[in-house]
Amino acid sequence: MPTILVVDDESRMLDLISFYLEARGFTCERAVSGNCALEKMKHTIYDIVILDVMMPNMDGWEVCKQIRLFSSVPIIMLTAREEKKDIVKGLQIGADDYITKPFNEEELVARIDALLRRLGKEKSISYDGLVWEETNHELTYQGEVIPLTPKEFSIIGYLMKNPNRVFSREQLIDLIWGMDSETEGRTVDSHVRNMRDKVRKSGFPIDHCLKTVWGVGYKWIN
Amino acid sequence: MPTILVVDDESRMLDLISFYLEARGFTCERAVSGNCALEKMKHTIYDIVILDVMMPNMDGWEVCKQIRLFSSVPIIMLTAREEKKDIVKGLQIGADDYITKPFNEEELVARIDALLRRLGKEKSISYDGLVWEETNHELTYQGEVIPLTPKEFSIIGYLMKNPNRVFSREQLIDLIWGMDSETEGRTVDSHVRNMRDKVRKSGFPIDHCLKTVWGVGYKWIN
DNA sequence: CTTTTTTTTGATAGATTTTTAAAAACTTGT
DNA sequence: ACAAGTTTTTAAAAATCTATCAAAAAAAAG
Repeated sequence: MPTILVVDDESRMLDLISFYLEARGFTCERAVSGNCALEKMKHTIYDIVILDVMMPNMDGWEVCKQIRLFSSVPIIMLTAREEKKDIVKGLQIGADDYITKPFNEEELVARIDALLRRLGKEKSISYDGLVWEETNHELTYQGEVIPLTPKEFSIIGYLMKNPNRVFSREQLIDLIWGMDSETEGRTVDSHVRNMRDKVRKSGFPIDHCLKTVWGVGYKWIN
Repeated sequence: MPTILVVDDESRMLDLISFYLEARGFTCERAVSGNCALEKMKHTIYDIVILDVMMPNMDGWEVCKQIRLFSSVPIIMLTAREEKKDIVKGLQIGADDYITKPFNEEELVARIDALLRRLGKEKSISYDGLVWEETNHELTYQGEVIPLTPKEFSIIGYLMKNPNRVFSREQLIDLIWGMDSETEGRTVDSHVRNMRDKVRKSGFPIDHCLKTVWGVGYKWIN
């Protein structure tokens, strides 16, 4: 589940944003100042940082600059003014997107979803009745649950979220098992096989979608 | 250098955007309608698509949806209205960013730079409808896949990525097989032959492009 | 602690690709 | 036109890769 760091000096705003985001299943951490945010980022990896521009001591621009010295985490700036000059400044400094106040829940969530999508970290993805959902850890076809093991679920998730892209066995191991895993590539084959069987039995034509790329790996095609 | 597809029915707007972008070193292609854009995307890989929302026949939303069926290219929407509802709609459909008219040169370039920065470099190359893509591990001609073996795919990749440069058989072996390979040069010939056959069968005039340099090796000419 | 489920491993058959080697065809320079 | 050198073609052997299966090992659940 994506974790989001929200940085704002007003606690009312922190509450509001956290409320919206946690309702959507995101995990939120709060920072009441730029220094506080930078300190937190030394210890934790966040998926997205939401950064208010107007803050005492260190403003949002400065925090953004500082973050970019050591991290490429996606940053969304929160700005009160609707001025193009500010937008350009933010983008040049290294922000990825910005939201102008006042904003509503829909806009906030849409921007975060768009950013996560671009990074390949969606919470759910569906294709022709086949639905993959991170939150309940379930794959369903036409409403029917296809029971998968954790590894199987992760593999099909990465493939579905990145259609047309080939993943080598080693890439999948790095992504799912972790960089320091000793697991060998052939293990992936077994999981793919078992997963294919289970999905096929559900009636979904997985053989049209999940392709073996000889000598390279596996990919999902739409 | 990144190539950008600009889609707008007004030629004045096409001129303006192209002028700004080309001054910054980007290469621009123009499309005067959604259909025109979709057609172009079958033949060429673009780094970014800029899409006007207000167009006759097929509007920007629809074009965006269509593109998302087969490509994850970053899309920037051009919208006249500054309405949050439109922004949310665009992001939900699969756009990555949007710009409201009127916009200035700085804003346009800042947004494109931000998107490219976040994206990293795309590993693909296209020439006259022949598209080579690393991430998909696919070579296509006018949208049709040309099935290649791994070695064949690598060879044509190196040649296409370095037009006009001659590669000796030994160079190709070093690059593809690895420095310590014992494979002999004649093996390359076999792969080139098989690859030529497959590409020729697709209809692409490969004999005009992939040339044998007698006594030296092979090269791709534009 | 026992049972159940998941993950990993190893062995093998089948499919595909890669390599080799020799003959044929083609270039080049004289 | 000829000879020497190089590339292309061809076909078969060798090597590599994938799918499959069963069984062992590990992890999770009861």
